Amino acid sequence: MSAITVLLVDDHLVVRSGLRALLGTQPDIAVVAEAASGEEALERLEQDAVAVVVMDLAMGAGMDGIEAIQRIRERNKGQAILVFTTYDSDADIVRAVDAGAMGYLLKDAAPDEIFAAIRGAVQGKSVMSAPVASRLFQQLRNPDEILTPREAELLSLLTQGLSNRELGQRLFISEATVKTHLAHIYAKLGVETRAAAIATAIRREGMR
Amino acid sequence: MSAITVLLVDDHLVVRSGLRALLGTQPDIAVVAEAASGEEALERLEQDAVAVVVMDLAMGAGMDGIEAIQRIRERNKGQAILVFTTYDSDADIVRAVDAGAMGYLLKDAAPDEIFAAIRGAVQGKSVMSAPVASRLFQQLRNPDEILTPREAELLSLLTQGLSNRELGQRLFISEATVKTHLAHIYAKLGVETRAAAIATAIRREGMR
DNA sequence: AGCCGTATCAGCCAAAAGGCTGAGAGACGG
DNA sequence: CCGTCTCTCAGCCTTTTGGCTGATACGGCT
Repeated sequence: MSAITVLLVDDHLVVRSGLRALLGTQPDIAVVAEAASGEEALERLEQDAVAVVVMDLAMGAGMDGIEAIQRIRERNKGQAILVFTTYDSDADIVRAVDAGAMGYLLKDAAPDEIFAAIRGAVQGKSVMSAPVASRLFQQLRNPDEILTPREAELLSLLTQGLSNRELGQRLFISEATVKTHLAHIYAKLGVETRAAAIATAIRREGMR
Repeated sequence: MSAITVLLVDDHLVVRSGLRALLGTQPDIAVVAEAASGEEALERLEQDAVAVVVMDLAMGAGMDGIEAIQRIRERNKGQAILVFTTYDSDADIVRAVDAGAMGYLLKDAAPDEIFAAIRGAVQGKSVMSAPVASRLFQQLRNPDEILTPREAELLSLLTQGLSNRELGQRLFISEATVKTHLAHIYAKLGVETRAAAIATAIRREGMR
């Protein structure tokens, strides 16, 4: 039996080394390539195919992890991709899964969990860290709390600290409409003021 | 010549493995212990002394890195401690240096930079990643922009989304005083609204 | 055709936030 | 002792925000 080939994508050298060392303990898993950015990952995949791509989401400059996942899936629909990141923000999880990630692991996951996720990914199984899964579940269970595209757009600008007037100008809508959207956003986020909405959004939705 | 003994403190197994692998390439540096939390780090140091402690700041539950640094320095004033973390937020840097860190490295630092920092730390030299140093410099250059302790306390609560009234109740001061502090905070942060202040604080001051 | 979700807008009113000026009490260092 | 910093508070006025009610329009689904 041949080993499962893996491409590591992470802008931190130490994380790549650590993963490589960790995965090296498993005879059926072989790290055959590394990339420090989304762009580099695409190049590597052009050269040699791998069974699983293990990818960090936050990646300094350039293409972020989500975009990299989309690009990879555009070229190769069947490519198995595992997200391996520090954060478990709601938005990141949803976007990553949406983009085509097969699994979502946190960097403090146990080694066995990581091995299992890689082995599962090649078989098309979806593996999630427990806290990640529970967040996803919550999203699905509460469709009322999912923001509409327009609301999400507004919230994103809101976290830049804009006033209602500025929001209206940016989005080419009246201030009245801005207030309507905000009221809906507050209700969905379970807050009562814009300050709390911003705090919640930045912390929980990963809008950095 | 005996090697420089190192204790790694990081809650992520992969990061510890990666650092261990990286440092293992240097004959004069020896990782002799690891810890996954601040508490564990203190225990390890009780057992065996090391030349340098390499510590992450963000550490899941329990004691955070800053607190761990303070505790270690309480017990052993001379202990060399290097911060090795993902973020370069102004507040973290100042607090870490204040707590007694000898150096501050980012996780995407080049290997040579990391080696140099460890060798420098045992000699009492202070080594910083370039972006970190420039931030520190900016802090020192603009004393007008440093928040007073009370202002920082208020800002921290502000980022929780509290109203002026709530802030007053929490801090046992009148709403008028809250407004005075806020005006000063806005001026120092260079913003005009509480929304922008929250956005700035969370993003730039690392108040997550 | 009828319903629902989404996006748009208006007007009214109360509450909150922000700008401005002024001021007293302690602490700390020169 | 004096100046400076910090923290505290007050009053006044304007702007912004938030709550409420109601309305129009478009697209998709049944």
